[in-house]
Amino acid sequence: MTHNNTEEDSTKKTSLNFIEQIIEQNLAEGKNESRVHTRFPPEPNGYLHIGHAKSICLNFGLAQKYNGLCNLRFDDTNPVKEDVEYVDSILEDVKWLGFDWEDRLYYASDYFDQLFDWAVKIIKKGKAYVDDQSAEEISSQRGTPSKPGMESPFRNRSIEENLDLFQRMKSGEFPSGARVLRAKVDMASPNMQLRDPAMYRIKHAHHHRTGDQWCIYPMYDFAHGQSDYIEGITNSICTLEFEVHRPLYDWYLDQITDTEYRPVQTEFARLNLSYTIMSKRKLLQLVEEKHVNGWDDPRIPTLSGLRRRGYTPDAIRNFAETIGVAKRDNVIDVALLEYSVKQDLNKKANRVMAVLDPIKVVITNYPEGQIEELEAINNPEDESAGKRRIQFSRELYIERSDFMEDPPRKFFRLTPDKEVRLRYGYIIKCNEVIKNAQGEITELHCTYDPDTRSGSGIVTRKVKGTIHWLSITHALEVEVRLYDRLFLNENPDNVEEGKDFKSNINPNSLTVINGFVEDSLANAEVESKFQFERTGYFCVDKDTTSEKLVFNRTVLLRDSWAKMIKK
RNA sequence: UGUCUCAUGGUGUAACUGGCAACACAUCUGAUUUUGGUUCAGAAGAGUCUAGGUUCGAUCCCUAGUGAGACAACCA
Repeated sequence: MTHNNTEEDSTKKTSLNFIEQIIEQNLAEGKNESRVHTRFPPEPNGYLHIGHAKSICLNFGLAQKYNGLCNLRFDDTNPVKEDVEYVDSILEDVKWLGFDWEDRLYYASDYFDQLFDWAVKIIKKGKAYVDDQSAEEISSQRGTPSKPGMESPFRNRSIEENLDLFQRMKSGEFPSGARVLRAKVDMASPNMQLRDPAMYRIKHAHHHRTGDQWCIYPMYDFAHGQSDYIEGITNSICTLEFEVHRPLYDWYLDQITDTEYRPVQTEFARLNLSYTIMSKRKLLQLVEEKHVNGWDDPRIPTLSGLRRRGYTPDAIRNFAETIGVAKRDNVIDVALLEYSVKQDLNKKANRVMAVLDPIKVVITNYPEGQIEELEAINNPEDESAGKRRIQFSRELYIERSDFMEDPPRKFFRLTPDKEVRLRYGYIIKCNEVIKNAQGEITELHCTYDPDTRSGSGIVTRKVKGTIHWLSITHALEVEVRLYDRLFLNENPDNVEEGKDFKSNINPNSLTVINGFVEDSLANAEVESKFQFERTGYFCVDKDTTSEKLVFNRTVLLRDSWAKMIKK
């Protein structure tokens, strides 16, 4: 496609996902005054996870793309499950991801008065009634998906009686659960959602925002569409499990309005990630049963966990962009998420040398007490990151895995009588392997070639391998937390009879070790990110104290050597 | 003997609304490299769930089947 078409180039014709197609069609038809107004509607009953990030990016992203607006609205209609702790964390996470709801922060609970009035309106139309039965009785009359339900004996109460009873429900005359207000739709509908769903239930519970003002609370279905309507939402985007609710969403709207403006509900497939779980309920279980250390444990896919793990907002937004939006069930390979961070951190994170599993090296021909400063590049992908100085001396640490006494073919690291380059330093040769009584290697005696210093301009010879190292006296001892996937199975819910997802928990998902880093990191700030050269990306954990730095391993670097020896 | 939704390489998403399938990840080669990183070049891998139909022509439209998912909280 190299011919003409400046027009096509300028319009940047990328393919649209199915929601964008719907929006563009609506726009073309002038529907809802050609506005695009979305919303992200979390219930404050848990922490946000990467699946929510998909929805956040979708909703805010669509608004941005089509010059519209996106609201943040808490769907707080169930006081017994909700809490301000969650509200706060959600606000923080959405902000952190990089989205701005400006002055449009709303709560469904702000609409309780309006919702109540609408309920009264529906009762007056004869389309809602108070049911005195218990939840069990109502449930027993509901039927099954393939068998119609039975009508409640209270279904045909007079409007006056319904009005009176509903008012008394509101004023607190009845105990929790004693009565419900039900929509009068169709007990024989093949769609279970339409079999006279509950609109209001009695809960004498303290609400995190309205306090004790109310003792009746609207159900999700009776609150969501109306909240959308109140806010002027044009596209109410939710996940697939609400598909069967759409007729009810529309039914309630039909009862309260006849305006031309209408919010439209569209469903997309939620995100699933291999080797992890996304269910709020299960996440809560992991936290409460202490299988992980809190909602921000770096092993779970909560946004606070990913943030602590070292993920960046950019990485997550790019990830959301890459996975796309569609209606079919999907399981995304975690490798794609990991690729997103690596791609982002490769450009942003400064390189640094760290030895996580040290073995001592003595450069026998290097003068005792001598210290040299070598120049190191902070980030080869970003010249503006500058350079730093690192100290070289007679006694060093190298990575234990960078030495082998009896190496396989193509092992380009240190071996007896062979040479490697110490990054930014000299070429060294191993002359002697010192072992303890158990036969474990405790020390390597090497010699260096003073003519091979990096940057000296003299290239006497090339060596195949370069390894990282640390001058022992200049190294900082730090704690390093190595994370592995939390679950052993690609699908954690895939378990034997009688067991649950927790039986798939990886017992080795966290390994805490002590390692060493350059002293240039002494004052590294919490959440700052680094690439430990040849190892992976790491970030400073909030558990860091003035005494000791703590690092989290975000992700390993691609390791083609590891791949090779696997075969 | 329910209703609704979905079905494209290993994974995910496309295919300008009918002109024989593209991109990303993963996999595998090779090159470059003072990170076995990055980057670059390349390869392999689907004939689009099945069977009919409409059409000159179907991933796309229609019908039937198959498979998967959702729905029976006073949860969202």
